Amino acid sequence: MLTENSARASQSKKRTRIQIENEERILDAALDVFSSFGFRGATVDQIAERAGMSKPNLLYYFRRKQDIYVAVLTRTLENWLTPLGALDPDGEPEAEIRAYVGQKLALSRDAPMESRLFANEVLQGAPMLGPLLATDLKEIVDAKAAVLAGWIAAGKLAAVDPVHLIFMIWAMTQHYADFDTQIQAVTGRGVATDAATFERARETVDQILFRGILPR
Amino acid sequence: MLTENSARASQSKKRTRIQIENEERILDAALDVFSSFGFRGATVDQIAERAGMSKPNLLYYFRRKQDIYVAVLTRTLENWLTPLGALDPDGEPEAEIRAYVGQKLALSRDAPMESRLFANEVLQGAPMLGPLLATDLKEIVDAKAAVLAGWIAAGKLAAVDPVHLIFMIWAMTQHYADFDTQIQAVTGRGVATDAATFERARETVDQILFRGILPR
DNA sequence: AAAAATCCTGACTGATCGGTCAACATAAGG
DNA sequence: CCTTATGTTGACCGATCAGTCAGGATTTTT
Repeated sequence: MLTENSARASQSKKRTRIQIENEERILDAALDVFSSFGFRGATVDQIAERAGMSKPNLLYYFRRKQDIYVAVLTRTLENWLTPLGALDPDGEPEAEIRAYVGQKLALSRDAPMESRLFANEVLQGAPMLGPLLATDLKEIVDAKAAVLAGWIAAGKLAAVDPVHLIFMIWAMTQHYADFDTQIQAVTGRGVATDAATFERARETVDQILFRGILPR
Repeated sequence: MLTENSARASQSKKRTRIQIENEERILDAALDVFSSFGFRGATVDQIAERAGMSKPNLLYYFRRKQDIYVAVLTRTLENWLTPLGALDPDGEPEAEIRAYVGQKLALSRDAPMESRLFANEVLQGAPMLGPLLATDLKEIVDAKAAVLAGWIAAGKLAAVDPVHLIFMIWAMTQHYADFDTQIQAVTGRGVATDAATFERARETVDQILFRGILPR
């Protein structure tokens, strides 16, 4: 976990009611703006306007633009990795993976901005959370890849590289959030707005993935 | 003089040897910078420095930053859609799709910057080539989806939504270019630098995809 | 209610960016 | 050769940006 980057909180005083409210409003606005334009493309004025406050006031809570960015990144990271952490080594492989894929797809529908925030960051070389990827992310991926390897060894899954399988699940599910613009341009409907499109996406992912990895 | 200057790159006046050379150097540099930082994050100075020329000289060839951007986008778009266009309705489904996936994966290895350029553009709502997606891209996707639908109707492919199948192929293959940073952080090796990682990626995509879509 | 701590803002600054311009340099064509 | 068209640059400009600051407003604490 990264350190708290709020100006106030870092001064080790108790957080007031107004601080809690405003910091949350700022982070919500920052998620919106950063996920749309990336770090360098976003402006503090944009975030301040969306948060409904003046720029100096925003900078009273987060002294630097970068502080807002890493705060919203770390706030989201936890929710983002939770589904993978929930993958139970003692569960049934098909049910466990199906649940995981379902949760990731639901996240692409319900929290596309979070997905695009990370996509922007990683796409540009992960300048901020690069170190975190090599430690925290690698750790959980290695752990869950070992679980998958166990299932493969037990003959409950087809012999696929476990790490790449995780990559493939990420690719298939997050694609519907990150490339929503493209999908809307081609199909006229997005996964976030149209329930039928979401259902079609879910069916396709399920069909390809589970016919691909379940033993025959 | 003014209009001639503004569209020097796109207009078909006789192009000098120096023009051809410099415009290519500029576009190469622009691909590098834009794919790393996105449109708003990139600076003209960066592109000029990477192209080995002064900023005013670069702006002599492309009067606006946006002109460089759309030029490099459109130059790449053709190469990017070529593999899908090569999908032959009269060929054997498995061989055709296998060739297409192989070409897309090779592009992720050999031309990751192009992939990231488009990913950045689409991720931020495709402000420049949005209209082009709804026309050209939709057209070719619809055409090739019809081919896939024909193969499904002939019982040569499992019943998957053809458009979403195309999305899945894009997601699985481009993931290795767009999220290379993340993959390197987790595995220590990237698909562009390490041949073994590329081979593992290819095997995984092949295995999941073709067990998933080929009739049993 | 008074004091103290917290919250908020208009006005500003220095840096950076996209883009211009006048003048100079080089190449092309006769 | 000389003339013309093309190529190149340092210096500059207005706009925008992140971040500062002094001081006033509001809330909390005593």
